[in-house]
Amino acid sequence: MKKLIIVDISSFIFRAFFAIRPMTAPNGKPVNAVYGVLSMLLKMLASNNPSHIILARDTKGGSFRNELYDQYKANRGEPPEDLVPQFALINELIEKMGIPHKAIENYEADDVIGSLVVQFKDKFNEVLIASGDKDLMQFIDDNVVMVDTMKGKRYGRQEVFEKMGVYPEQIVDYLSLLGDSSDNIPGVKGIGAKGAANLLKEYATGEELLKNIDSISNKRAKTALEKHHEDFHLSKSLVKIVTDLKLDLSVEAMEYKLQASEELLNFLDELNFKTMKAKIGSGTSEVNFTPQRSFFSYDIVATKKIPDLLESLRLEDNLYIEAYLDDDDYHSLTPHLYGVATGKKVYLIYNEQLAFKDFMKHCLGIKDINLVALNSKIFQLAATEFGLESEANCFDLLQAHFVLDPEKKHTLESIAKEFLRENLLTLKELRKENFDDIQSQKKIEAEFAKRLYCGLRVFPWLQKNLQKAELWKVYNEIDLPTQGILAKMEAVGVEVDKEFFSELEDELTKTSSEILTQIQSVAGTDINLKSPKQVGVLLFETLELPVIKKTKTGYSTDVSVLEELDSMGESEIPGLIIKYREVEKLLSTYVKTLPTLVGEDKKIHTHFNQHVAQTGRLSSDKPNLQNIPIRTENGRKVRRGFIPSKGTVLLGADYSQVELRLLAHFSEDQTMIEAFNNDEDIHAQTASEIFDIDLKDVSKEQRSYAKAINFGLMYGQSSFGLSQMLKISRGEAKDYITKYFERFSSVKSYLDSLKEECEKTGYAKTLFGRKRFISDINSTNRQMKAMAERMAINSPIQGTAADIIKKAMINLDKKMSEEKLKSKMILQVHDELIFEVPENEVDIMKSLVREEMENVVELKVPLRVDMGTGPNWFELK
DNA sequence: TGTCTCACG
DNA sequence: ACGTACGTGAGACAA
Repeated sequence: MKKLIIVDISSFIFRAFFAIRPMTAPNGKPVNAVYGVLSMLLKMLASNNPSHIILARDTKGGSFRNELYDQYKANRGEPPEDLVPQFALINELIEKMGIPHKAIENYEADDVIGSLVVQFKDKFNEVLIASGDKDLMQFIDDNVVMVDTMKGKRYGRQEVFEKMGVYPEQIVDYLSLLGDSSDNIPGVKGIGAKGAANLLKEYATGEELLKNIDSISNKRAKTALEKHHEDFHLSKSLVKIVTDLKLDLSVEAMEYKLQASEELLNFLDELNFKTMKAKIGSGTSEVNFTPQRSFFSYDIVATKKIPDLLESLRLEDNLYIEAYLDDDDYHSLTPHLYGVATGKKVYLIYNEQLAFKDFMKHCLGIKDINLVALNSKIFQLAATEFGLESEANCFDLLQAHFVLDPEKKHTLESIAKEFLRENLLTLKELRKENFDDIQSQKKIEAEFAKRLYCGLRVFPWLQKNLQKAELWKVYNEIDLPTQGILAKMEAVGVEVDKEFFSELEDELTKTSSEILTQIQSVAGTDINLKSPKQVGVLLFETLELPVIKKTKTGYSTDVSVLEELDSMGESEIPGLIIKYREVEKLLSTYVKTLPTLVGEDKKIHTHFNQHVAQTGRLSSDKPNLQNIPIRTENGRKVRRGFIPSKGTVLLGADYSQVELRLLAHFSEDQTMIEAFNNDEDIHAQTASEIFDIDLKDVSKEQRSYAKAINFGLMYGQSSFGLSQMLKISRGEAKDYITKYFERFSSVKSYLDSLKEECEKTGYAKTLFGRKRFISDINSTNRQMKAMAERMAINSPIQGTAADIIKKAMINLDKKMSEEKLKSKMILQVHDELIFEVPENEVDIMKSLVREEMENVVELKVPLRVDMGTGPNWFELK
């Protein structure tokens, strides 16, 4: 639905000036008209929701009408003194809002508006003229309406007749008879509003009226016309609006969506428009909307019509496809219902009429079409299913929306609200309905069709905004191709040894109950150790141990507390609880749960999300395979349960110290760069620097301190945090940090520059341009500000590491298919990749993986990869 | 549903 | 005076 709104900005300005009480900017300049215009524009955008907009402006020098008639608008004095300086500000505002505008020398805004309407109305479903000028009513027809935003009125043909007594096509003659005192248009003296309307009821035009002047029954009107017919002609030439101006405009040039650009927000700051800034900045300038009902049509496709539909889809430019799934698991491509939105219509298809997979196969074969989905993984999954490559261009709405601003909520509902101001039912709500009841079924169909309709319309906005924000490359070259690879990884899955897990379960269950008996024999009471509340009571009330830390709701009983209690030696219990917790965690989260997720194929298929982690990292869920235990001996055993499928081995490849290497690269710290270039132990090297000793004299403890500092500083850790971590005094911790920054001064200045950069731009940026907006960076709340600063420091590092491994995955995937290898990438855990490799491909894969991972980007330090192969995830050597 | 705890990088 | 290290997902409890 294309909707153009043409704004008579001059009338906005004057009305705003008189309607808004005087107000001044911090520099003392009057700004009430600026405020009023902004508020009127926002309200207008909100209540009319146009897809296109253009402001028509007057030019300075007056128009050709002044030459026709020297009295034209002569009664208009100079604009008020307080308004004059605001014109320039309003122009600036319009520029910063990025609203297209047009003025043409020697013509008035009305002529520009008339030309716009006449020349463009066929290209839009609806054209709105935002003005209070009666003259412009002449253009109203079925698709053109006039809106008076101030009064909240809409004028169509009928409303014009009700107000003026004539229809739009007679407005020119009507005004020419009547005159207009505000523009100093004479009209025919002696004829008033009623008279003019009555005359035009009998005679269609003024000319006809004059031709038949003798037969006019009304005596007064007759004499008036005889006497002043010259004035009628003059008036008509003044009232008549020019419609054939050369506008030099395209439909695209008038496309518009309000953006909270930095420029705009800064400008609003200068004017001290705080609430306006907040509204625009938070994207809630739409809160006052009365949502517009939008109309579209949808068909539930009959089986016999399917071949025709498939054929017709070939002619489309863009298709939005969505499957109506019972849950969010897109792995199965067999929904009960699915649909496709085209530029003209939405089609709903039941799977029994045409299998979704086959539908997808057809669509993937269309050349040069844009296939849009919420989650583009469905395209890759279908392509893999049929062993083909997509001929179409795929687009991922959710991922695009994520790249634009990771912090937002990424659902079709929120995107439709943001860009179209459409309110969609959430899928969760919709799923409460079922197909058994005809009423409910109709509701599902209607609502689902609306989703599809929104999905398609939102696509060009996302595409355009990615380009505008210079995020297209990140989206198109990193995240979109990664989606395809993740789909494949998820589909392949990872094989699980159920028997192993069942044995491990027995072993751990035994251990757990032993510990439980032990604790109960000491504690003497029946207690649920899984309840932090009960554990708290036991430790701090029954046993009267000292309270170390508190939580919002009571005593803290986390490991650090238990360890401290344990080291005091007062009681066995804290140590036993630590052990019990560890075993129970392993049992409940991994050992008992994972086997239940294994399917017929003996495999687990996780979901890798790219639109969750704010830094651009992947996340994994249902189940999470990125947090399989490794740090403790017992926990690590879980990894034995992950095995390669028959005839293959597992290959693991992990980046060594990527984040620290990135810190060295970004900060250009010579000491660090050298250490990495010489392949030295970076933590030992750091220790030798801060403790001022020879590298060979660094003790184990000193190295671990240095390691903690290295990591902590990438997160912006304080001396307090470090002291907690290392169980040393705050003073000591502070000394270490001071010493560190003395020795690595460029790291200090780099970290400071990250904060400054973020304060200026409002976002943190990775090496490849991925942005993370951090709104609290300029917060006056110290806590929030501190938190924001830590994000500003960490995000570029963590985010760049995430970009790097994604790029490596893309390059590797390409190489692997070029070389026609049977090996498969199956897991990614932030800095490591796991593959399933046939025995005979181990050597080639090892060299290929190293090559692609280490050379994915050239930094000031080398990237290093450690690799190992083995019969399960535990033993990768 | 929110809170606590803990698994991973 | 206040809180104190970034980024995740999941299970269990308690209300």
